[in-house]
Amino acid sequence: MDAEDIDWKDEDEDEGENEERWNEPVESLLETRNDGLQEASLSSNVGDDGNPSVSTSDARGDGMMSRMALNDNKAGMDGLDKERINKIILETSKGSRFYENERKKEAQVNQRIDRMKQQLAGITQQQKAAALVEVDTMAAELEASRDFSRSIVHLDMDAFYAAVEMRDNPSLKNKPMAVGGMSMLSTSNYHARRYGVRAAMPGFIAKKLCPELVIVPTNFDKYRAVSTQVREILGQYDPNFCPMSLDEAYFDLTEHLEKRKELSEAERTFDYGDWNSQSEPTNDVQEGEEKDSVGKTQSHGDISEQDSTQESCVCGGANDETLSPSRMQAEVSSNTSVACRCAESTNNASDPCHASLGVSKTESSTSHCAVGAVTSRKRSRTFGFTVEEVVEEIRFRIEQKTQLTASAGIAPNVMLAKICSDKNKPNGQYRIQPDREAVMEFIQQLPIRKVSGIGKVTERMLSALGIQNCTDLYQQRALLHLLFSQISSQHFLRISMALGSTRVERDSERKSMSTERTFRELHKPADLYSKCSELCQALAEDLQNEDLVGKTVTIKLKTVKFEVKTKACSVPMAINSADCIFSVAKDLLRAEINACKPEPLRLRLMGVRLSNLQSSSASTNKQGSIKEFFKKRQNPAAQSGQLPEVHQETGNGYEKPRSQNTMVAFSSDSPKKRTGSDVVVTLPSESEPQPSTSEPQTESPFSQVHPSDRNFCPTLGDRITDDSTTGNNHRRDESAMEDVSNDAIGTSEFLCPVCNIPQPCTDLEAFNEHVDVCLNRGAIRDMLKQQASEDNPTASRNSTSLAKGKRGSSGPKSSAKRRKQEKTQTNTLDRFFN
DNA sequence: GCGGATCAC
DNA sequence: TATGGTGATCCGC
Ligand SMILES: Nc1ccn([C@H]2C[C@H](O)[C@@H](COP(=O)(O)OP(=O)(O)OP(=O)(O)O)O2)c(=O)n1
Ligand SMILES: [Mg+2]
Ligand SMILES: [Mg+2]
Repeated sequence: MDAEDIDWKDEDEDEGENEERWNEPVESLLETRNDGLQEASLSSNVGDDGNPSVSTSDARGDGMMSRMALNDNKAGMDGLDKERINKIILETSKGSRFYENERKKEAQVNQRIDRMKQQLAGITQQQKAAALVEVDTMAAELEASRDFSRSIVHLDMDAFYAAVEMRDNPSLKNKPMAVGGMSMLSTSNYHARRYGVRAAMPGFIAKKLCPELVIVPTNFDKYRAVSTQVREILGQYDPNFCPMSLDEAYFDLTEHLEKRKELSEAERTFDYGDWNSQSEPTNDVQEGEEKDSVGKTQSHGDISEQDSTQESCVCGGANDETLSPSRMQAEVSSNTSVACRCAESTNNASDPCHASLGVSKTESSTSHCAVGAVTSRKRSRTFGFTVEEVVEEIRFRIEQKTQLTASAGIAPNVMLAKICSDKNKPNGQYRIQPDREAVMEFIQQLPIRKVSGIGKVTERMLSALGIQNCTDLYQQRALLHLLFSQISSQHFLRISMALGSTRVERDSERKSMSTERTFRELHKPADLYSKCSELCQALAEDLQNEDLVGKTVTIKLKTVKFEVKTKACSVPMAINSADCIFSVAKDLLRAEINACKPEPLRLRLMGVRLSNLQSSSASTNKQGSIKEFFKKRQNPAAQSGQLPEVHQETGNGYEKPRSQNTMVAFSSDSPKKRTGSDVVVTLPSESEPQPSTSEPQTESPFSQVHPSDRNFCPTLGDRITDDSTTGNNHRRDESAMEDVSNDAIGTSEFLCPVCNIPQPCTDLEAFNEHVDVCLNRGAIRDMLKQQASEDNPTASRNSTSLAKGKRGSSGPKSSAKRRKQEKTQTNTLDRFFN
């Protein structure tokens, strides 16, 4: 219905001129920004209303949705022929259910942008001036807190899965290859990226882009093993390093750099790996085309020119003499040449095939070194005392240990370090000097999309305001303050000021655990329940492995049309057994099946998540009553005993969540103490096996009482929806629940679907009565609510909403507390199943 | 607390 | 033929 008026984004417009330009020094300086007068610059592109007017839609209308277009925001993807690639993607996708759903989502984003622009039109210069004062106050505070004292590093393995596969099958090295399957790719090597083949792209599309592409399946065990090897190294430099995935981590070298002053030369010397001995020079070890054995490092004539700067060659050479007689010892290692990278940092866009293949001007020097290596070979390298050298050392050790290369970024904060690690990727590193000028110069022309946390949608929204780079972002700070929530505008402000977290925070406790699977269409209720049961069993296993229990069960459904819907239901006590989880999940599922009757619920994916987690061991285990309670809910429907299969191609689902890395020496735990009195349910599965031929027997209190449970699960019925003040309020109920469970030990219980409190019931009638009371309470509450809203018509200012993933502020983890209280006009998207 | 969306990897 | 899985955060109810 709404899919007609789609705005097409101009993707190709500025392509080709964007690449890597952001790194070049620019003459205009940011330090003039804080003089408070730079608003004048805004006047250059303002309309009568004083606000920027930028069109969102594509004047050329060449038909590429931004959502469908190639996402080239990735290392090794500069200078591609995007027009051709997007055409192939489009032609291959057009007409598919996936494509149609993407169109729908695109239309929604366009609506959001339109709403934002409407708000924009209503903003007066006066408002903006006031906002500017406010925002500049904030900016001043932020400026005062600027901190250059930390040496933060972000390290990221190059083409990780693909590199592992190439290492173990050298015949792949000179071919474009990807890891995954015809349905989905996990990643690709740099050779394949030249064709536009990248992670999260379906294999069959990748094959159209690059018919010679070799696709190999995943081996998660290997990736995990490599990850462990890498983490073992990182832990020696910062015991509090923070892994963000199997292939990357943040860490802080500040302390290590202090301690390092005391280290002997031997302690700064590391052997080449056995694999790297005589026969093969490092050069061709790594992935064939991307070997670029000459590490791409900045050439800084000005850095510690002494022994240290010389990085590999000199530095290594210095102690070579001690360790290895050969003076010339041709730096075989990848990190050898010092000054190579800077000259080539600006890629030659005209020749994409060579641009990122590492076949660069440095090549000559490399081969030169390699030649020397043949005659006399080094057994080890010694590293100096600067940050750069430490990071070189880490990357060297990683490569010698795993035969895989990594790239790294060094900066005074996490946000910048992350961007830097991509800059000289693959097999390179980049440092931003820890002073304001260097940092500001780095940031000013930086496209906002490079910043972690700014994704496709945010990029489009900001683009609609004429914001492309960080300079724009700063100049429009007043507007952003008016249009976005406090947390978002402050986030933007921090980015534009090149500020980020200066601490790498330890992994926080997990907040949820989930499992989901894509499958060929299922629509028969028995199959759906069976799948649900499998998922619950798998989830329960994972939960028990980590000794976790939780109170909120959420199911996720994706229809064959790719529409996603989630349904949640919280129960008063923490659970983690398959039976308990399933008893809740199946009711949620049943309601959805019923809701779209008489049409079948046609799904391509189902998921189950448990949140509101607590540690099982920390909680009081009151099995008795809870067990009884859940026996009532328990349903034998699907005792298929099967676990969901992992995704055949990406192998996802096999990489089970693991307890966090073992390297952490000790973290003075100040974990928030959980409510130690919560009840844990550990229900021994004593359920009778049952053929999963049909809908589960409705043994749960829900259906015992009300055959049409649609109206009674608190999360399903709209009319009795939760209200934070009363009905479904957990906080309040927790204490009550404890009382109930304590008092009710040994008695039979039903869970009231309205208040969610287990009711000790001797008979069904009493329970029904209780439910009626709750229902009335709910009705009254709704009435009061309605009345209140009539009395007090929404005096809320409109604000553009921006749902963000990941970090709200800057650090690897953050918790922003305050939220803006303004609301957007209600927009209900209840198009599901319609 | 719930549901939708965005984001990263 | 064919478009993933896990976890987190934010917004508006
Ligand atoms: N959408 C994605 C992105 C990544 N990955 C996996 C495969 C990658 O190898 C690994 C690391 O992700 P990166 O973003 O670091 O990508 P690569 O390491 O593959 O390439 P590079 O870091 O060189 O750009 O995570 C995935 O499964 N799905
Ligand atoms: Mg990587
Ligand atoms: Mg990564």
